[in-house]
Amino acid sequence: MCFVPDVLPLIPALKLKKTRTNSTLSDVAKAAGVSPSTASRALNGLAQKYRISESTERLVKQSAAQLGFRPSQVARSLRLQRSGLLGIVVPDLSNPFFSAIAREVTVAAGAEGFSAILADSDGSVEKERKLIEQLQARNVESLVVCPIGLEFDHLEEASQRGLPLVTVDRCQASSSLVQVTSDHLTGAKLAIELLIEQGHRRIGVLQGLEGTLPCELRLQGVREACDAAGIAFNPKWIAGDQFSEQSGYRSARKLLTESPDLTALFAMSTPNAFGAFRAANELGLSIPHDLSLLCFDDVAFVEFMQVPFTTIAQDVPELGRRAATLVTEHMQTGKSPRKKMHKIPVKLVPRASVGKVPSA
Amino acid sequence: MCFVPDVLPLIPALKLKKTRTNSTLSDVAKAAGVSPSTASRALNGLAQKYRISESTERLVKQSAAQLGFRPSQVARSLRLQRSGLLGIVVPDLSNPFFSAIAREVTVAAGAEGFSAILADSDGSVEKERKLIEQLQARNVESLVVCPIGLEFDHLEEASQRGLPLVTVDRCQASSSLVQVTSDHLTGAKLAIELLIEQGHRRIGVLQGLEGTLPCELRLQGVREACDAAGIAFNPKWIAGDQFSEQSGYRSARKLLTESPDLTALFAMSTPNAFGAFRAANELGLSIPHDLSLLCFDDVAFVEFMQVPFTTIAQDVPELGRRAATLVTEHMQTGKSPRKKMHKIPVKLVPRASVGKVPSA
DNA sequence: ATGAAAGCGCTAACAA
DNA sequence: TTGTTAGCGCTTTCAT
Repeated sequence: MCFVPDVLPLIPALKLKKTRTNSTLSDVAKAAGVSPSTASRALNGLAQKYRISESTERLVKQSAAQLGFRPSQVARSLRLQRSGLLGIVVPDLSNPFFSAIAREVTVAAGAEGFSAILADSDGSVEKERKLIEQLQARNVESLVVCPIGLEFDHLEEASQRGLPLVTVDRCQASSSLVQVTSDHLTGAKLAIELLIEQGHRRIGVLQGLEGTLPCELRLQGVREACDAAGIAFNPKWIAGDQFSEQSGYRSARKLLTESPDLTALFAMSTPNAFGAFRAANELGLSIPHDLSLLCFDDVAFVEFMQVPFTTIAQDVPELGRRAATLVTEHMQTGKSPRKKMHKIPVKLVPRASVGKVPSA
Repeated sequence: MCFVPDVLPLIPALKLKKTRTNSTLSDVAKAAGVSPSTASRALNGLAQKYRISESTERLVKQSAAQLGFRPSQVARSLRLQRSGLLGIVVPDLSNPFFSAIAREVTVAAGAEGFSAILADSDGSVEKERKLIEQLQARNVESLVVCPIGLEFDHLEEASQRGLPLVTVDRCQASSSLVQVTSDHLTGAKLAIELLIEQGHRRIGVLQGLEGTLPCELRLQGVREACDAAGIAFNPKWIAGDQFSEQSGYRSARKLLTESPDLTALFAMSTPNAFGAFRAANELGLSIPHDLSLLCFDDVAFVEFMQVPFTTIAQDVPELGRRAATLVTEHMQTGKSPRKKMHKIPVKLVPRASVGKVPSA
């Protein structure tokens, strides 16, 4: 069990600042010469229900406007036991993939009257745990998390407690969690099928964080596609350990050096592909002439690239939107969605980085 | 004055869900056989100060752990009159420039014990106003906003109320607001000086949202650099109305068509430059051979571009960090920073998109 | 048609 | 060394 002061190194208590700057409901009530309850009802559109006289209602609203009254959500939350807050946790907000998801969720949540607390786990499970704790302490009503993807106990636990929670992208195979992720298996198959169709037989794979579902499923897709085509796939052609540019670079260099007969590379992320591109350049291999390159994730502004990448494009906005819909529905209906695993279709976008196999 | 139900279409009151899932402080106190105050003190590390016996302290902490106690920040906020919340407003979270800023602020705030509520104004002043209202209603303790940049009254007002607030990027010339922005004037001068040095005399400018300070300062920089070099600058060479790709495309087409003798284009944003690049392509102009192109804002993965852009690079992380520092200091010291305008240096990054003037 | 009062969960005077 | 009490600002039951 976590420990309290640990969880929230919350701000030093400070001296209570007595500087009330906002007027309160009772100020409004006083100004209007009514009781706080009446003021509350008038301002919350319950005038009808409580048969508050029109004049009173107007009076209250006027006073509120005059005083610049802005109801305290904190007090409201405490009373109502609803914070109107939703938490988002991503591993890296500066990654366009995650910021796009964050954006969709934020906007969708806003449309339902929720505000989003955004947290960046910086790729660390430890931070992720802490953040999830913090967000729960802040009484978020639901959580959208793009997990690091290797440990899920803390997420399961939160979900078990009844907190509406959905994971996006790096999901888990066997889990009762509600999950939204792309159809990685099909995506990888499409990729490999294209390469095979172009005559490639020896295909290297630049993988991302090993053990994560996207990574595993894509590997499986690669194997299945090869099997289906009766092509032998050599496990030695797999390298890499992160979805990062560096990992792509290092593993591409490794593969291209150790197995110079590879004619194509399948990268699991755009950064991986960028790294591979750099490595290929350094090794004097031109794309797609000497080497074909294909990656998961689409990329913006391809048309300005030296060699536009052929990609398996994920529907990123849809990932975000779906996640938002799922949590809001959970909150509204009070029960967890039936369907746990939501697979979002991907599509192959052919561009210049894939060509026929050199010697063919 | 804004109106209440308008401001926060807060969640339908719902029936109070009685499903207490978290144990409360008094549960802990009861379990430990002490009073809530003692429990509170023990858990908040005030045992020393209040000379609480070690055994009691341990007992309380144990009970808390056993019950999985997680203190309600909502209640705490209400009592302490501090929410531990900071608001961030950006015009477009899917724009890497803004998501980078959001990230820096989030992280920096987190380090100080604050959580960040993120809001996306979607380029609309109206939404920006609403969001600022909402955030204030949520009792955020401070606000970092990347404004649309044409209207500031709502920001001024919030700031006047004593809310620590800093604006980033699209600032305002005459304003008491605390502002963090790049050194646009110098940046534009550097850009134009480079072009002039390369022999360019007729330089088109693709501007962003007119009336915003970055836009105006950059125009001024252009003029000053031309003046200094004794070169006539023709206002007809200015076009554009947004920091978007579309605006860049349209205005580049316009300029290149109406003034075919232009030999260089200075774009005010990366998207503007992308648009210009597309337009140039369509018009059969090759860069930098027929036309030089230079833009504000650096861009990721330039090395993979057909023609890597020469840019005036902003120090985006620093913009975010500085903003975060300023608001946290304001909160801690209780007084607004002395220095209002914070100019962050930029630097010229020469790459392939700028060349000598064709005929020279 | 309106008010009084209780209480959401917590902290901090003030008492003991 | 610990407990009692009041109250942060709001909503809502119950009373009138």
